[in-house]
Amino acid sequence: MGTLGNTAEQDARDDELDEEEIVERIFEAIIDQRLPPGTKLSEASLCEAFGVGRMRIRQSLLLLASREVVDLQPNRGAYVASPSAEQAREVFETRLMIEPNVARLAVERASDDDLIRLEQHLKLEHAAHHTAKRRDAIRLSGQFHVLLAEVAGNSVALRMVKELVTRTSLIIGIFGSPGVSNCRDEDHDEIFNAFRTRDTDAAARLMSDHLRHIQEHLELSGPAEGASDLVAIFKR
Amino acid sequence: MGTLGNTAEQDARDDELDEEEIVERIFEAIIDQRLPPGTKLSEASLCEAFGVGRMRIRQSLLLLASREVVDLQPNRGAYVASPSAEQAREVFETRLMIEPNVARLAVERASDDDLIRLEQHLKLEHAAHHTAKRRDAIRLSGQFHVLLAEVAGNSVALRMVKELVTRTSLIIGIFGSPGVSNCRDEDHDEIFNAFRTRDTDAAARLMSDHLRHIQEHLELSGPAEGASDLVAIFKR
DNA sequence: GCTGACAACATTGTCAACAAAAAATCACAG
DNA sequence: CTGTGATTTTTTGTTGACAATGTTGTCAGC
Repeated sequence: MGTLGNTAEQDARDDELDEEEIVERIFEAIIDQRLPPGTKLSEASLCEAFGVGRMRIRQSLLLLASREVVDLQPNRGAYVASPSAEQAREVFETRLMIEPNVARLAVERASDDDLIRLEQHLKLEHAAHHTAKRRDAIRLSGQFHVLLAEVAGNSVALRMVKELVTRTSLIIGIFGSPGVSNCRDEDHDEIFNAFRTRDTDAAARLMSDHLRHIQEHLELSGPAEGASDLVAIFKR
Repeated sequence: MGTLGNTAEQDARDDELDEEEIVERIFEAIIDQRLPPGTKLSEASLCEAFGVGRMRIRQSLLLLASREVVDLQPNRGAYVASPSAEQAREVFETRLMIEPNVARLAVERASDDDLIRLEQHLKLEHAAHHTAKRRDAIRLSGQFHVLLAEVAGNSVALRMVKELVTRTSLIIGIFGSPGVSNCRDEDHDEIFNAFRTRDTDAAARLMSDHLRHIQEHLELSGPAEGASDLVAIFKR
C-alpha cells in the first residue's frame, strides 16, 4: 500500500479516537451549550458523528453518565442531563468547597509561565466578550476555572473541577437568564490581580464571591428541553 | 481463584446485579484491603466471581478506572491502582479541601436521627477497634467519612468523598506503617462532639487536623512499592 | 550455558448478528 | 376527528465468535 493518497473515506485521517477523547468532545460541546440539556444522544448518531463503532460510544456514554453529565435511561437511551434545582444547589455548594481552595493553591504555586498563560487567557475572554461571541465567551469563561485547577497542580481536584464546570454549563442553560453572561470577566480579572500580588486569601475570597455571583443570577424555576442535530454540531 | 473466590456463590443465584453494584462491591473490597494495590483483575476471574457476562465486567472496570481506583492498561488488563506518593499528596490535598466543609455542613444540617446514626456508628467503630477486627475497623473508619457526607446532604460531594476514601485505603495499603490503625477513632469522637455542641468551626478544624494526622502517619518519602514498578525498584 | 528468535498459549479488544424493549405508525371503531 | 389497540419500525442490550496483542515456553545457534 505504501504512501497511499488516502483514498479511504470522507475522513481524510484515520482518527482512532478513544473514549476519553469522545468524552472530552462531548464535555466541550456541553460547555459551549451546543448540546442543551435534554438532547437525545442516540448511539447511531454519535457513531456517525465521531466515526467510531458502537462499543466506543457506549463506553463513552457510560463514562459521561458516571459523571452525571448524561442521563442514561435503561432501554430508552442517553440524554444530556437536566439538573434539578436541588442538584444545581449541590453543584454550587461543592464548587464553593473546592474552588476557593484551588484558587489559593494556584496563587501559591503559579510560575511566571502560568501567570502569562492566565493573562493570555483573560485577553481571549475579553475579546470573545467584546465581539459578542457568546459561545466562545462561555467556553473560555468555564476554561478559566479549569485553568486555575491546572495551575494549582492537583490532578484530582482538576478532574472534579472539570466535571463541576461542565455541569454548571448545563445548570446555566436551564436556570440562567437568557442573554446574560454567566461569568463576568471582571470577576476573573480581580482574581488574576490576586495572582499578581500573591494574595492567597484574596484569591480564595474572590473566588467564593464569584461563584456566589453566578449562583445568584440563576432563576430556580422551570426546566427547559432542547434538541439538535448531532452530526452538524460535531462537524467542524 | 484467590481473593475474589468467596463471593461467587453468594451472587450465583442473584444474577441480576448491574455495573454500579459491581463497582460498589469492588470499592468495598478495596477499602477492606482484601484487594491490595497491584492485584490483577482479569476479566475472566471477575466474570466467575460475580456470575455476570464479560460486558458487565468490562464496563465496571471502565468505571473504576475513571475513578482512578483501577489502572486499565491497554491490551494488558486491569490492576488495582497503586497510587504514587504524588497522587497520595493530591488525594489528601483534595480531601482537605472538601471534607472540612462537608463536616461543617453536616453539623449544620444534622437531624436528631442523624446524631443517633453517627453515635451508633462510633460504637461499632470502637467495638471493632477493641476486638482487633482490623478489617472491620478499617472499613468503618472510612465509612465514617462517607456518613458525614451523607448527613451533609450533598450527593455531589458524597460521591467525591467516596472516591477519595477508597483511594485513601489504597494509599494506606502502600504507604501506611503495617499494624498501625490509620484513623484514630478518638479523632472521630472529637468530631462527633462538635455535632453535640453544634460547633461548625470546630468540626471543620477537627476534620482538618484529623486528615493531617492520617497523612503524617504515612511514609510518603519512602519506597514506592506495589506490584507495578519493578524497573524503578531494581534500578541499579 | 546463554541469547535471541519463534511458536504456543492466554488475555484483551472489536465486531456483527441477534434478542428485547420502546417508540412510531397505522387501522379502525366510536 | 379522536382515542385506542395492534403492528411495524427503530433503538438499545447482550451474546458469541473472531482478531489483535501480550505473555510464556521452547529450542536452535553461538
